[in-house]
Amino acid sequence: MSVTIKDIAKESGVSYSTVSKALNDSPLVKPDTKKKVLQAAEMLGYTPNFAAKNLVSKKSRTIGLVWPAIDRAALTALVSKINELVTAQNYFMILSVDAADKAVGMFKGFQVDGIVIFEEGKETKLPPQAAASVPILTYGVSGEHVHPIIDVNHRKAIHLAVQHLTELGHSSISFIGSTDPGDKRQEEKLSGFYEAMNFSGLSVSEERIGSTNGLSWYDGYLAARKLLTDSKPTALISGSYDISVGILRAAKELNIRIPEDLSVISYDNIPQMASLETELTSVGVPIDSLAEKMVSSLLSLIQQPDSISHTQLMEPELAAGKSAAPPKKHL
Amino acid sequence: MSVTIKDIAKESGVSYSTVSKALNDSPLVKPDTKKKVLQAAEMLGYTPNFAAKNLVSKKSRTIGLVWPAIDRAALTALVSKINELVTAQNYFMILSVDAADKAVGMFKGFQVDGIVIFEEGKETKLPPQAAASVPILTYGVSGEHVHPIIDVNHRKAIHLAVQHLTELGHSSISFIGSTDPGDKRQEEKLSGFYEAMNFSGLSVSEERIGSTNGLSWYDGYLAARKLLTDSKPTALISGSYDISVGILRAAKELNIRIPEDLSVISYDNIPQMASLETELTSVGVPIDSLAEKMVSSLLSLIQQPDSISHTQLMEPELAAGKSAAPPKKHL
DNA sequence: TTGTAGGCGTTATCAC
DNA sequence: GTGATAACGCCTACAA
Repeated sequence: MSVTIKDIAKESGVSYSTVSKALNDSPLVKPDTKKKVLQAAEMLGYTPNFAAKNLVSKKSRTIGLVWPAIDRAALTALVSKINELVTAQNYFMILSVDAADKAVGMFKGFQVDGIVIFEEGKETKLPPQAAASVPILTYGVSGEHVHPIIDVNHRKAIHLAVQHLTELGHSSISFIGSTDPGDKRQEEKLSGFYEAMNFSGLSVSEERIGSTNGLSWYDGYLAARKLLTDSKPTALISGSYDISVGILRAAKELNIRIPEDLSVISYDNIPQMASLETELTSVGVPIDSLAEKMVSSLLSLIQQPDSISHTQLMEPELAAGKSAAPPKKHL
Repeated sequence: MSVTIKDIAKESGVSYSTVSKALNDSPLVKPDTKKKVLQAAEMLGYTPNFAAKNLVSKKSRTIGLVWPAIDRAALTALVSKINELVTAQNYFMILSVDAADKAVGMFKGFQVDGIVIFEEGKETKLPPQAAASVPILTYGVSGEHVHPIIDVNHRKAIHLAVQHLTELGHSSISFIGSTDPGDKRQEEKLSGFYEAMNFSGLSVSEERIGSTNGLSWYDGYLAARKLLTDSKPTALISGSYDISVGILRAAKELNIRIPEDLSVISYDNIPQMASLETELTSVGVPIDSLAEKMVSSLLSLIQQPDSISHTQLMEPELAAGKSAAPPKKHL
C-alpha cells in the first residue's frame, strides 16, 4: 500500500535500518548514502507511519486539545496561539470537539504526550481519574479536578474594572453575569465585584446585579434590558464576551449610547471584539500570556510530571477601548 | 507503563490472544471468559493502543478535518455537525488548525481513514498530489483540486436573493463582495448577481458593485460605507457573513435603518447570526444538509475510492429573517 | 474454546 | 558505516 522504509531501502539499494538512520539524520551514515536515501524517499512520496513510530518510541510529539464548545468564539485566538507555540517546539497538535471523557480516551489511544482541556464552566465531566497515565492540563475550572490548572484571577480582573470606572467618576456601577452557583468561574467574578465595590465604599444593592441564566449573548441581552430599564446605572461590567454582545444590543434598542450614556467594560480581550459595533474596553489576561503559560506548563509537565504546581493563577490587565468614559452629570 | 492486553491476560488467567478476542467481542470466546476479561480490563484501566491497532489493521476509524481558519466563525456549526455524524458512524474525528499541506501530512502519519479539508477561498495550498493514498474531500474550492469537492451553488444562491428582493418590489439592488479574481467562490457569486439582475431586466452599473479587498467585516464595512453614500440602493446583497457584519455597522453609522431604509440579504445561514443586532435574511445551504452530504460522501469514498463524482453542488435555500422588506416609496 | 506464532512499520542494539 | 535482529502492542490465521 503505502510506501515504507523498506520500499526506500529497495529503491536506494541499502538496508532498511540504514534508511531509518538516514531519515533521522543520524551521524552514523555517510552523507552520500543519506542524500541517496532522501532522494528515494522524496521520489516515492514517503510519509512516516506514526503508528509504528509511536509504538516503538512511546512518544508521539503530539499534544491533544479538548475543546467541546468550538462555538465559543472567545477561545479561537487562544487555540491558534497554542498551536503556534507547540509547533515552534516541534510538536503536533490535534483537536477534538468531543466531550472531555471521550476525547481523552481517544487521545490516549493515539498516544499523545499531553492533553489540554478547555472546559466550559460547570460541565465538569472529569475524565476517568484512573487515567493518570498522560499529563493533563485544564484551563479555567479550579477546584474539582485532580489535574494541574491554569486559571485567571477573575476576582482581580473585576477589581480592575471597578477601579477603572471609579477613577473615571462612576459610582452607579452594575454587574451582569451568571450567578449560577455551579459555575466557579462566574462566582469568582461576582464576589470580586462585591469586594471591589465595598473597597471603594460603594453600595451594591440586589438590583445592581444583572443575573443571567447562561452565558450566551441572549442571556446577556435579557439581563441588560431589565437592568437598564429598572435601575439607571452609569456603568456596566460584563461577565463575558458573549454577554457584552447582548448588552450592546439591549443598549441599542433602548437608545442608550455607549459610552456617552453608559460605560461598559467587557470580559476577555479577544480579537473577535474588533467586529463589534463598539470597541470595548475590557479586562482579562492577554491571550499571548495565557498561551505561553499553558504551553510551557504542559511541556514541562511532559518532561517531568509533578513539575508544576497544581493551580496557576494568571494576572489580568485592563485593555482600554472606547466603551468607558466619565459619566454625564445628571443624566 | 501503560496497561496492555498482556497485563489483562495475566490478571484474568488466559492467554493474551484470548484477551484480544474477548475485547473485540469475538464469538469464539466463551461468555464467561469474556466477562472475566472485561472485568480485568476495567479494573486495570485499560486503554487500547491505537498505534499498535492501526499498525496491524491498517484502519484507524478516524477521520481528520483540516481547518486552518478556526476564527472564521461561519464554520463552527458545520464542524460540530460533522463530528456528530461521524461519531454516529462509530468514527473518531480529529482536527488540525495547521495549513492544509502540513495537516494532511500529519493525518496521514496518524493513519486516518479519510480527510476533509476546509479551504479558505484562494489559499489553495494543495497538498502534495502524490499523496493520493488517503481519500480527501475538499469543501468549497472548485477547480484546481484533484480531490472530490463538495461545493455550494453560489450562483443559484445569489439568484434566490435577487429574486426575493425583486418580489418585494426592489429594483435598486447592490452587491457587496470580494471581486478578487483569484477567489473562485466569490467570482461565482458576483457573476450570479449579474445573471439574476439581467434576468429580471434590472440594470447593473459599476457603482452597483461594492468591491471589497478581503472577506473580513472591515472590508465589508468600508465597501458598504462607500456604496451607501455614493449611490442609494434600497437593497444590498452581501457576499459573506463577515461582510454582513460590516454592512450593519456601516448602516448604523450612516443612520440607515434596516429593513426600513435598506433591505439586506446575507450569505450563509449560520447560528452566529443570532448574535447580531439584526436578524438577517440570508441565502445559503442549510448546515445540516451540508454536513450530511460531506460525511456520507467521505465515508463512501473510504469504502470505495472513486465512488463519488468529482464535484457535487449543493442547492441553496432562502432563510427568511427580518432584514428584507418592501422598499419605501421615494426614500 | 483456547493458545501459538507471524507480522504490521519503525527504532535501537548489536555485530560485522 | 552498514546491516541483521529484537522489540513495541495488537490482530489473525492456524494449531491444539
